[in-house]
Amino acid sequence: MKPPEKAFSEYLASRNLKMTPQRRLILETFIQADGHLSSEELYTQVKSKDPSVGQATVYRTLKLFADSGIAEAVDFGDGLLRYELRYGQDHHDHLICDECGRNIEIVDPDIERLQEELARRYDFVLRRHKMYLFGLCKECRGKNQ
Amino acid sequence: MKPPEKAFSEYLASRNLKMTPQRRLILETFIQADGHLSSEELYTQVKSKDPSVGQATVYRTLKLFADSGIAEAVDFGDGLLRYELRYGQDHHDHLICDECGRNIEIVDPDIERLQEELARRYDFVLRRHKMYLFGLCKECRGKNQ
DNA sequence: CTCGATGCAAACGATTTGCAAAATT
DNA sequence: AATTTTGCAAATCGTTTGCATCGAG
Repeated sequence: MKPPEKAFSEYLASRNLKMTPQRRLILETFIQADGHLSSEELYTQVKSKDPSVGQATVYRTLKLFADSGIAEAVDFGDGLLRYELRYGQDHHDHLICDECGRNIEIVDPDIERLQEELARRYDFVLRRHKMYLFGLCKECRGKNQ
Repeated sequence: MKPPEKAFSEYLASRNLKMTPQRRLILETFIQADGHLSSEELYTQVKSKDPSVGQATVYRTLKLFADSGIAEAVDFGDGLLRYELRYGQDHHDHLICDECGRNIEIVDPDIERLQEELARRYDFVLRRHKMYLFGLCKECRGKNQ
């Protein structure tokens, strides 16, 4: 599958949008950090590499990433909008540690199948879903005993 | 199980908090509307009954409902905080129509069981989860054909 | 009477937008 | 050269908070 850099440039080209140093830097930083960064975390990291970059540019660029399909906005319900790189088309859900914030991407075909069944039972056609599992990971259970 | 009015008064009494006409009105309106109201929707409905009630009071009271356990905050990711009455302890997930906003509360023990399994596989102890299924209900599929 | 509760308006925090200047094609 | 992009600051939006006043117990 296409590397995000390439997919993004192609998207820009196809829309008469421009590749700028800021966009390059933001994408590079975003890829390096490859977790689930909030806009502000990314802004902080970007600013440490180039302090002249503005907050609004980071927000605008993340939105562009989402439009281009290389990233996806995810909402953990903590008031921050996060983005994650989309590698290909694979959908996934999240297993999140309440304590350390560790975030594991999961896919469970059995659950997805049951979701479809459930929707059918209520005569819904499913378009998408969000599933977040919150708990404590092994390490964090150890810490607080 | 205890009716919400009673549970709420008891909670107030136990904490030296006071039952006021505003709180009574807000709870009554909330119960009547018994869907998944956002703070502002509830505010609008309350204000139509008593225009002197302030926005802040509604926010504060909803938070109280959540603290007292008679309501729960749910976040559909649309930027609004919603609250729903908790009848007893039953947990449930949501099946939401993208078109008309219809919201069906669902519980599927099979899915819950698979979630537990999944968590165990990654050595997590699960504390809670959020699952939202989005799609189109029968009626809305009819409309736009 | 004593605190807690209220309404108002100002404050908030994350995100968005208007605008004039700067940079890409 | 034309048009998009940028950085800045001001604007938004939902929600929260400070404060003086009001009211429940």
